[in-house]
Amino acid sequence: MIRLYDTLERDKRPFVPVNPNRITMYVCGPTVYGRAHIGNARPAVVFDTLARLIRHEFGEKSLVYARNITDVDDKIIAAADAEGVDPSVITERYERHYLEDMKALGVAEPDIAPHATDEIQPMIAMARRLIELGHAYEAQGHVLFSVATEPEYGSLSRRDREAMLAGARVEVAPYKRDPADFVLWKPSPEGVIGWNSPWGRGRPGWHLECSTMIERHLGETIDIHGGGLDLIFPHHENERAQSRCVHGGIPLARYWVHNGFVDMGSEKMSKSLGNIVTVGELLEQGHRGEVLRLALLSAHYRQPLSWTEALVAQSKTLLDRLYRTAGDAEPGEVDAEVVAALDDDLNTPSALARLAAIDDPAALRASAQLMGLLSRPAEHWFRGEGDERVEGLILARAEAKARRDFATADRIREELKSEGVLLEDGPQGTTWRRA
RNA sequence: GGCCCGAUGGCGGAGUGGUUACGCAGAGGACUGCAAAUCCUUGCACGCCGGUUCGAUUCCGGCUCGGGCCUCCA
Repeated sequence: MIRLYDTLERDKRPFVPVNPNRITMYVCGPTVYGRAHIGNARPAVVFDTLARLIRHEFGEKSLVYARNITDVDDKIIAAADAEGVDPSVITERYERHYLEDMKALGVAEPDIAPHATDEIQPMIAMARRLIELGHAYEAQGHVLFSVATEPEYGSLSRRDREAMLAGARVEVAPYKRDPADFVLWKPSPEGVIGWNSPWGRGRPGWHLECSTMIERHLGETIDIHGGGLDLIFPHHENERAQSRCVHGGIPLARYWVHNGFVDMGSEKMSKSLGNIVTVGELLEQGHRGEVLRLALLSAHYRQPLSWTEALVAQSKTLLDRLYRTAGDAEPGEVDAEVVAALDDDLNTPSALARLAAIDDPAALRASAQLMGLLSRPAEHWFRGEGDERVEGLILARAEAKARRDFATADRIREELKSEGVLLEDGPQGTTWRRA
């Protein structure tokens, strides 16, 4: 029995899907205008792990997991203008990078990856329906959601009207009936990407994209809606308002699941603060994706995670140890305690602790794979591609050792060490691995 | 200012009303030509002040400190 912490109720409760044969999960994916940083990777890894757990508990085909690609957005437009290219050049480039980065982290592709630009007509239709139902209105080429028509507004983020207005730091657009109203559709001037609509040429607001894609691909009420903590307000609050109002007040999601941030020092990592480290950079530095994944799973998903060199190093050391234990064993039975830990609101640190205690190679491999770890044979993990020169030097060193010429033997070992190849003498002879 | 979260050993990080996981690093030992790996042993913590309780790190209140959201943000 999986238990999940639900942001709406601020409580952990048993996860009971509407239909156990078709469990639906939607996670807000990237806006593709730049390389993903390690903080962007956290939700992808966390919800990938949750997806693996759900499939383990309910069956391989029980889950429909959707993660969108936001490919219309003002930041994309700005990036395209800066390079003097069409926005599609930007979005295609960074979507490709995103998928490569996620693959390196062992994140399986979601079942559905809808693109906002493929869903413009349904978005227009949803905005129209909201107008017809009296929840939205047109003003100067914009379509705005009328917050006053949705009494539930604010309950996800626990904010009341007063609080939202008191904290407002942005200037209120004159065409808004209420300062809290948010945009469903906005006009695009000449030269800016746009689509024809009943309200003139324009483009959708961010929140409308997700509501529309969820309805089209997963249904009116989904089981799990995931994303980062920072999306609770305004993004998820707004999505929820739109969807509830279009669907006669039924819930958008039964469980709202939000991950904490990756911090740099004591601050949140974010592009606007400029303190980011991208997945691509980490990979180029020689850190393997699986190490990064383990690092991301080393704290509970709702806790902040401080990103440091030490964390990466420690994750590498532990992963090496797990690979040594697993060897080349095929996956066996999944360890019950690992499952129990993950069932408890995806307690990955606790599951990792249990993993470190398993000494049966087959059980370890199966249990680790449930978390997306230990995905390849140990042989491949430690050595990568074979290297005849290394084998030759090991042979030469063995001969030197046989004639007790330890100086030569040590010199060869040091030489290989300096290029990242570590030798280990055991009862069966010398083995080697890459650092 | 409003709302919300956190504070655990050298570091990372779970958890619990009463013998306080685990990982990394450290110390000692076994093994080894030396290393490495492995195994054994081992030291070190629950922000502060009250309260509840036989007993609190765990529950309650206050405080201090740190962080997040309130604007794009995973």
